[in-house]
Amino acid sequence: MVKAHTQDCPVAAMLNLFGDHWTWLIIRESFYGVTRFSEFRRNTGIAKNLLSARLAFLVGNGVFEKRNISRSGTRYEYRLTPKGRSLAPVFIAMSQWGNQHIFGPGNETIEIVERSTGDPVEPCGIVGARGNQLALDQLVVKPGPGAGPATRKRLAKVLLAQQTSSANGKSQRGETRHDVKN
Amino acid sequence: MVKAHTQDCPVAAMLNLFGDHWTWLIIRESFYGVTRFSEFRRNTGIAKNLLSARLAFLVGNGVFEKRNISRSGTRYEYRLTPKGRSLAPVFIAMSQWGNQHIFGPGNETIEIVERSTGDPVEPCGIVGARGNQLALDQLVVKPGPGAGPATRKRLAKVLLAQQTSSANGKSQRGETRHDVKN
DNA sequence: CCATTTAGTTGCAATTTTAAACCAAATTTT
DNA sequence: AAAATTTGGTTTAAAATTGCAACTAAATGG
Repeated sequence: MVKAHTQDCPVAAMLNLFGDHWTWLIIRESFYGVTRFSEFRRNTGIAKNLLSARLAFLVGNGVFEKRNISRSGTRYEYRLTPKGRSLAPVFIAMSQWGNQHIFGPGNETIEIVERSTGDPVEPCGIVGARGNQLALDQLVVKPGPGAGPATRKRLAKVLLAQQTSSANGKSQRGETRHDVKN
Repeated sequence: MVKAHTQDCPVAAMLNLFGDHWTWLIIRESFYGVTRFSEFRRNTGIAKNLLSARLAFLVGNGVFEKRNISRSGTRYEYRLTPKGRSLAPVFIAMSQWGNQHIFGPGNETIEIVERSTGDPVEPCGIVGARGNQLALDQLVVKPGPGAGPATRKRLAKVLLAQQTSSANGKSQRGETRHDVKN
């Protein structure tokens, strides 16, 4: 694969698995019910060697499960594991963003609806502990229990996407930043 | 940039903007409050020419806004536009997935909490029209108003990640799939 | 039994990414 | 007010990755 990020950040960690152009299309097809090598290929246009490599990588990382479906043969099924299936919120949030901001309201190309009622699902939002909907400026990012010292410093008092163009002029001088010398 | 996907799929459309290794790290930094070229660079490790290209591309696509902050000078701020800020649900869903499935419970490296209470936000879920939480097998994907004929056929009766290994053996023969000849 | 499909692998050319060097204007330090 | 540094780039060459075509071998289909 591509060079891995090493930061202890869950987004960077995720990008090590899903950070390329094709992988999300493979995941999409899988959510749409595709299980076979050649169908992934037909529906995405990915080259065979890449599909082969990506599937093997994702199987190795527990996102897909590979099952033989011809006795001792050369036919396989690739299915999402529970770990893979739990990408659904990311996938749906991505769909919604693309529909909203690329195609625009009224031009959505797909719709995800509740099967029993036919109603579209709600736009993904951020929900607080008491079920309250939250806006960006009501959120704070803090280091978690697994954070290393660098992350702890870095996140000292970060807000999520704070609007204030003040308050960040000074004070960010003496921080841990092992300079990339490029 | 990388070759663009042409499918009328919101996920593919989104990947045309965010489908590379670095872009999400740039978005992350932006959510964490970074606005300056050199800070993006220090915190992500991306090469200058790539950062330059990516930022220009994202500015061109309305995700970032570039503001001059030195009179007629060479210092700029890059800030998320509303379109960019509305990536938050995708970003947070990605964080949560990475925390859960890469680092694991108890080893989360970041935590996103409600500012006023300090409580962590809820795991992103899929919510129906009446506020009900939905599982994957309660969802259906349908073509939206902007879907072309190919997409309409393709999504004829797709369920999201149906478990049933039956029901997809036959019937997927005569579908529209303009073969990639590779 | 013959043709086709499936799931690959291999090799090469084209494209992208990386890393480093270079640059000019603006700002900071002395 | 010079000198040094920072900022936000561009250019270049080498390294890595991707795309594409050709080839393969087992298993089905008819």
